[in-house]
Amino acid sequence: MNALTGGKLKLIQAALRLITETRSLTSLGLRELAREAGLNPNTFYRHFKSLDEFGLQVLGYIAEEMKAGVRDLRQMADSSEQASRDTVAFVYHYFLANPAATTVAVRELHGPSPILRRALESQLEASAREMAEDIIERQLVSAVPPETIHEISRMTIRYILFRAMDYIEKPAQRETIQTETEHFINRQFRGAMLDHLSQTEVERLALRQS
Amino acid sequence: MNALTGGKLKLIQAALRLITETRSLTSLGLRELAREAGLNPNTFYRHFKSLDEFGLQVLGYIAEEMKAGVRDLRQMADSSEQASRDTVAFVYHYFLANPAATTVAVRELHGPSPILRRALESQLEASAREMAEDIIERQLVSAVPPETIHEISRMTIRYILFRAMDYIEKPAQRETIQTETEHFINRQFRGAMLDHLSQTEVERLALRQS
DNA sequence: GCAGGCAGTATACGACTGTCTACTTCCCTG
DNA sequence: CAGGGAAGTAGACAGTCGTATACTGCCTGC
Repeated sequence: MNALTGGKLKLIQAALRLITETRSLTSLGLRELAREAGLNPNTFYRHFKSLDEFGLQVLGYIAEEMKAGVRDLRQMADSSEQASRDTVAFVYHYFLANPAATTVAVRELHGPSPILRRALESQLEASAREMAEDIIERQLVSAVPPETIHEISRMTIRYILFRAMDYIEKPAQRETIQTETEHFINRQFRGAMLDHLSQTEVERLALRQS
Repeated sequence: MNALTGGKLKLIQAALRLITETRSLTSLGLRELAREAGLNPNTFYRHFKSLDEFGLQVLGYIAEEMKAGVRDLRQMADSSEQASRDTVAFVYHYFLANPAATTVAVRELHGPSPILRRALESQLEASAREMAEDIIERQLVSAVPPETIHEISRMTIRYILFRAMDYIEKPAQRETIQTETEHFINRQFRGAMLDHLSQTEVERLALRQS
């Protein structure tokens, strides 16, 4: 069942450990990995054909981790009224608990390897789709057309991922990041509700109840 | 006046050339640079003390480039009514014309070197502040408090930068990216105009003129 | 109980890296 | 015209890298 034998897992975890500090997945060396994992350099070849394949496997590994996190998230969100606030809090908490996976994702999303970039993009795309369908299903913002919800979901996923790095590294800013993310989401959806109105009409509405 | 002597400039431009393909600034080697620049490896030491210092100088170089671009932008925007649309088009056009600088910025913003990250962050912060003050000065969205405008400006600058990579790499998606960016900006500001309203009030407003 | 495959090790090779010292070439200035 | 400093070159150093081949131990199926 568990497809990861000892050495393989050790190497992947070594990679995550190294990346958390000051490295990037693409820049890791085979020997460096083995050293960190406490293994002989050649053991690497027993499990991976090349460093590219290794990178993909690491991505797959953290994708599994993330999926587990998302499952928990959906269970929790179902029992909540103010979905955006709780969801944001939960997601950042999750990132904080998995700094290595988060760092890898952020760093390689725009990193030098096209292969990893594509893999990560489709991963994010899947998460965004899941988020959008969840919102649609639960009719959280019924006044916005489905396509727009998908669009905003994609933006939100990306936005959260970028802020996640700061969230991990700068404890003092965590509250700020959290509330700014809530603002981000709420404003996106509220703004989208007014997509069909002209600039002047929106301004008129905004001033009415100030 | 021009502080860049021949060799120094050659090395920096070599770096930009290499990065555009599949490299990252942090991962460049001294000899690799010299080879690409057609110089002896040791010439590097005549101009830079270390690779870190080199990275900072490259950042400074592209910051100069970007500042020139922003100057042009402000001149142009002053003569325009529909500011967001034209501005977005201009900015992406600019990124397209400077792919190397753009790639460096995106890649190192979350890259492995903390020094470069900090440098880039303050650079972005400055751009965001400039953008926000421009918006306030010209009273483009007078119904939103200044602090919120700054917040949205920061988000927008980051969002555009991220999308810039796709914009450069995927010509087929350029129109989509451009319109999505406009949506992003408009929704943020429109949503912010309704910050003081409750969820149900917003929904009532949204439905009125559908 | 033994054969075969799998995980891990040892050693070695060539290529590449950053850095050092010593040398040459060129331009600018007095 | 002479001299000095800056730019660039040459060669060598120790270290690291990825890779290949050959080896040892262990577990499993027959």
